[in-house]
Amino acid sequence: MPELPEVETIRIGLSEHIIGQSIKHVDVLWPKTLNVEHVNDSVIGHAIRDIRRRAKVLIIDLDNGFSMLYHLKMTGQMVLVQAAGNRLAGGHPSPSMAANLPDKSTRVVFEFDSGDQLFFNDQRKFGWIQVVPTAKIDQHSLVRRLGPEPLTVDFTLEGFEAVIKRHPKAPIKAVILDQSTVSGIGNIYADESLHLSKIHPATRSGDLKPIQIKRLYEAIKTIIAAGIARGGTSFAHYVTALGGKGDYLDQARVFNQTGKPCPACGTPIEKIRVAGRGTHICPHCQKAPK
DNA sequence: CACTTGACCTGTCCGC
DNA sequence: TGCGGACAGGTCAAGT
Repeated sequence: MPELPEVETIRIGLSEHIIGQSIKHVDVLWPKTLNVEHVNDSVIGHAIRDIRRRAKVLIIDLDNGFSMLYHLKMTGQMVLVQAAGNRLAGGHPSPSMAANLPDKSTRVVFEFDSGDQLFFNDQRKFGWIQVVPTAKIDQHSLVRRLGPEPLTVDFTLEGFEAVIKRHPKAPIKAVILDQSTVSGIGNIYADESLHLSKIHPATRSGDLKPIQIKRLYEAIKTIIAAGIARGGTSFAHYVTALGGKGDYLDQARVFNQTGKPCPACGTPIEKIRVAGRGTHICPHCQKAPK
């Protein structure tokens, strides 16, 4: 499930190859993923001017004042196949990177003048692509609700404390998964951040001491930066935009490490349920709230 | 209003 | 082997 570091990795990988390319044709294989009318009106025949990211949303700016917003949700992938047939960029879960595309998970195919093809694959069909005027991205229903990103200056300790005070009864994990608190964190990085700061995910936000809030604030920044530095995770549906697996999960602290020793104390990691989500904790380092 | 649960989907895994 | 059901988890709508 791509979170901020994964989307950032995809952004960097795609930028190297498709900025400047002109879109010749678009095949929409699953209409709920992308509105075909918008494609015909605003996408066909236009070149890619820039590729940006806001939290988990990938933004592809075109040369006509329109942009495409991509949300990969849990199983979305973007795979670039070069005209020569060499898959240089993208992401595909198949053990063999030579698997032919499109496959049954392919929802949209973008074809460039060069012959390069960009496949939007999404097994569970939750992901979407929307075409909006570039100047109105900030007004988009999802984008407008996004809080500060972990690594930008507008994510302040004071602001984080204020949000936490506003949700005293909610488990802290639910608060940091809320994209209006801090944007770009998903289930993996939430568990990792809480473990690094030694806070039990079910702790009610109002019960956190100031020192714990500060530790969590710092841990979020550390964990997200580490994720980006390592090129995202290698979780089930994710492969980096350069075709290799990200390797963050190879050294994940707790996520998907059930039964394995806690990196801090050796106690076996447990899997529990918090805020309706599978949640991984060290029962020794992260004491359950009373 | 604060907070929780279900829906959206498909594929995989587990127990019987 | 087949089958039902739980589970995976981002976001929004609906429920408590």
